Parts: sequence; structure tokens; C-alpha cells
Amino acid sequence: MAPDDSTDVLIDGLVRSAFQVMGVLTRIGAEHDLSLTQLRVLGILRDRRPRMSDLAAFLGLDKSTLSGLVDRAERRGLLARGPSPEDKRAVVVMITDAGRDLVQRLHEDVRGALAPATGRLEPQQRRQLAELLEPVLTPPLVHTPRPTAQR
Amino acid sequence: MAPDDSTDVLIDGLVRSAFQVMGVLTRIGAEHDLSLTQLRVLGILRDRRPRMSDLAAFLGLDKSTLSGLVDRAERRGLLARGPSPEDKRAVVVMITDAGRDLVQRLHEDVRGALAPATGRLEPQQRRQLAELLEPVLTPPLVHTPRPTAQR
DNA sequence: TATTGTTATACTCTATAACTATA
DNA sequence: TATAGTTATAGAGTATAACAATA
Repeated sequence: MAPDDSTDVLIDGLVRSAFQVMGVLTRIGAEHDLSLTQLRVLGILRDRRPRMSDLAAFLGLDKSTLSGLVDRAERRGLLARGPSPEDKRAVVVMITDAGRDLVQRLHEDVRGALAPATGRLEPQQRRQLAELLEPVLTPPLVHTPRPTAQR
Repeated sequence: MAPDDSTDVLIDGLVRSAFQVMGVLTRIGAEHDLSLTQLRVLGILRDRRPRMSDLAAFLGLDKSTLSGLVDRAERRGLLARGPSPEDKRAVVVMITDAGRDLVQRLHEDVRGALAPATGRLEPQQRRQLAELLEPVLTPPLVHTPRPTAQR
């Protein structure tokens, strides 16, 4: 694999951009006493109601890790556990109204924090950048979160 | 601030891309028993020999946190502490040969792991994507690591 | 007095192993 | 027997507070 320059430059940019975005997310999360993982959990739960094990697989975490994460968030009233109709062993996780409010505020904060950066591009360039990112993003590299188990 | 669509779409792409890249970095780090932060420390030390407090500021971490991070990495022989010539209170951190070897291997792994994603673009598109990212990346949003204190 | 770095302490995140209940 | 979830335990990452040494 001949290391071509365009790839190296792009990877460097993607990595730096990742650290930058993660820095923003970490800071904004911290301002609301939320870790990056908690942030992510709330974001995922915005439009899903997964079982513990599915959520763990989606996040690439062990189930025991998720127990603790959900415990703490539930104690703060941000999400709730409930029974699964079709499997008595399973527990589903859902966001609460308070959690939804918080995640909405967080989203606005992130938007505001990144605006100075994205604002350095013209609207047309923003669209183009988003378009160029699309192929890089599909399909996911790390986790393959199929709702239905199928291994 | 009228929420224009191009910004929202771009931010969504940047955040997703960040999680994807971080997932790759986390996985590859874990394969070598390195956390994301350790990975970052080694990367920074590749071409710098900062003092503890400067490195902490650069990473956005407390000095006490860095003490532990450096302890563990030093115990593994990846980096070393040394005295600062001009300030007897200060401690400088430097990467070792072993650390340099490891970071080199990690870099190749990251390149390999992201290749399938970046390979979905033509070389010309890769260059364009990297170019569009550049303004977004400059200057840093989160930390403003001035070598000399100036608050 | 202020700054640099370490240590003590506490909490979160994380995984592994052992366990209970259900499939 | 296998899977879903919890608990116990241990280690890493993180910050705050208190401290010693130096500026």
C-alpha cells in the first residue's frame, strides 16, 4: 500500500477535527456534569428505546459498564428503565422529559460552540464539506449496530 | 442566529466523524493498552519536550491528572521525566525510543484502519476534503495553549 | 507571594468474573 | 445450555485540596 499524500493529509485533518469536536463535547458535557459517554447515551435515546444489551453493543461497552452509566443517569432523573414486553429478562432504557430537555440544551450549546469554526466557511462550502464527509461516514467502521441480532 | 441548514448538516457530519475517528483511535490504543489520553500524550511528545504544566494546559487537564498519566507511561518505559535547565521547580517530559517506536506503529495502524473510509473518495476529493477542513481547524476552539502564561 | 509538581482523596468509566432469572 | 442484567472488584482517568520546593 503506497502511502499516498492525499490520504495522509486527510487522516491528519480528520484526527485533528475529531479531537477538536470531542474537546467541545467534553467541555459542554462537563458544564452539565455529563461525561462524553453519558452525552452519547442521551443522544442515542432521543429517538430510540433500546434494551440494555443493545445499547451496550451500540456503544461498544460491556453490559456491566452500562449498568453503572444507567444507574447514575437514572438517579439524576435523565432516563428510566422499564420492562420489555417480549422478554422478561430484558430491560429497556428510555429518556425522560428532563433528559430530553437537557439534550436539547446541549445540542444548542454544541451548535453555538462550533459556529465560529463552521462559520469560517461559506454556506456553499459547508454543504460541500458535509457531502464529502458522507462517504467517509458510511458505513460505520467501528460498531455495526444492527437493531436485530444477526451474527 | 438563524439556524441555517448547511451549518446543522455540517455539524452533524463533524460530530459523527469525530465519534468514528475516536472509536478507531480508542480501539487501536486499547490493542496496545493505551487510553486515548496516553495516545495523545505520545503524539504530542513526538516533536516536543514540554514541562508538566505546559503539557497539562495543552491537554486541558489538571496537573495532578498529568502526574498520574506520566507515572504510568514512565513505568512502562514509553516516556521519561527530566529536569528543566532554567527552572529548578519544573519537570520536562520526553518520549523514549520505545515510546517513539510504539507511536510509529500506532500511526500506521490508524492509517490502515481509516483507509477503507478515506478510500471511498478519489484522491482529488481527499485533497478537497482536507482543504475544506483546514479553516474549520484553525485556530483551535477549545484550548489556547500559549507557552507563556498571559491571563 | 506565586508557581511547579506531587500526593491524598473521591468519583466516574471501564472490564472481568460470578451470580440470578429467564429463554 | 445460553442470554439478559446486576453486583463485586480492580484499575485507569479525572478534579480538588493540601503540601514541599523553588521563583
